[in-house]
Amino acid sequence: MSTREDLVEATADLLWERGYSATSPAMILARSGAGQGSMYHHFRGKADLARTAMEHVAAEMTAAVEGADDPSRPALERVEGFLGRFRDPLRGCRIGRLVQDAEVVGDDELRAVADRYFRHLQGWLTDVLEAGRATGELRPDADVEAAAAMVVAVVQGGFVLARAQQDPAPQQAAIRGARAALGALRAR
Amino acid sequence: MSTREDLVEATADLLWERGYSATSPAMILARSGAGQGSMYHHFRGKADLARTAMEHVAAEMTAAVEGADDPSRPALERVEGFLGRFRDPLRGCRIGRLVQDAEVVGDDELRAVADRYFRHLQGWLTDVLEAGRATGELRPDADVEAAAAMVVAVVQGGFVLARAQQDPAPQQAAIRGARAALGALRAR
DNA sequence: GTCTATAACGGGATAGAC
DNA sequence: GTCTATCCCGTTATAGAC
Repeated sequence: MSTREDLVEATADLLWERGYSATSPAMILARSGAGQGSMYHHFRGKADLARTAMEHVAAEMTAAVEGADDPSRPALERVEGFLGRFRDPLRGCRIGRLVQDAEVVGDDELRAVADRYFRHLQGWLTDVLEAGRATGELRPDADVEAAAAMVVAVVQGGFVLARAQQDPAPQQAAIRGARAALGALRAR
Repeated sequence: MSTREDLVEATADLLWERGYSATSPAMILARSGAGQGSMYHHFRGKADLARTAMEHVAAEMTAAVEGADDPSRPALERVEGFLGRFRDPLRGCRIGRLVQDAEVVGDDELRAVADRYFRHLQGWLTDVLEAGRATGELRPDADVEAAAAMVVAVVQGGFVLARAQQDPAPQQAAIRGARAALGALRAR
């Protein structure tokens, strides 16, 4: 792997573990094995490197979600497939974690990565539910955009609760609650 | 107001605006008007002051939620009252914001404040829903703990989406989705 | 109790040799 | 492209006068 890729990988890991503000260039260099100069040769600075790492991670996560999906299944099963994906509640979402960081939200380029990631995810879930409505699986009056936002928010909020309590249970409970709640959308 | 109270107020505001790591003692001093020495006279250091401010805020928020509640109303109305409370989506939750900060989660005393706050809130919502189940308003087989966790998670996750997109809409949509979903608990 | 001065440290970035 | 040495700044905490 190239030095450049080593730097991006090390940064992605550290952003997940420690967030943006708490990650220093020195830590990135130590973990990647690269020297001071290499980092400033390949990137303009910490923010540029972090943006690259965030884009890498967001693309990976989006591909994983959509790759595991089977569009021939019923819509509610596909959404439950998303809710049931393996997550590590105590570590948090690799993207969602970062948007509570003032430095990330204050930098338009960094925030834009998170913005695009969540917009895409919400749009994908909305499309899945909309397809279910079109086939008559879901009620014709179902508010699919609200349901999609609810699903993403439950996962993100579950991470918050799990981190606060240092316990995966609250995220699992929240997801269980969301799954039960989605039944309200089903046509009868 | 005493110097000590000025320090706590200024810290509470800064924690909300900037989070824990990004808030420096110097900022607290500038905003409160106190001098360097006063802070270290009243508190052992930054962490001690932040813990005091967090406890102050958590108590205030808990009192506001429970003070606005009317236990004589139906359970779903009471929960919807919580969901519909005024929030400032772009600023985030004054407690939930902080648990993505590695320094907060790494300090047992700071994390414990957030832990207690969310446990109390989930417990309160669980009790409200449990009361609704006891009166026959809700289905006898309703999973009230999961529903309570879902409600808190939707609000917290809504803050994450709103901050990522710099737009209150996704939190409002998620809350709308949760409200619609709670209908699934109603006895028919 | 409150103030100013300053210490000790680490963060982020640059310079310039190789 | 990569390295080491170095700079400047802000953060947290302490010292000691008032």
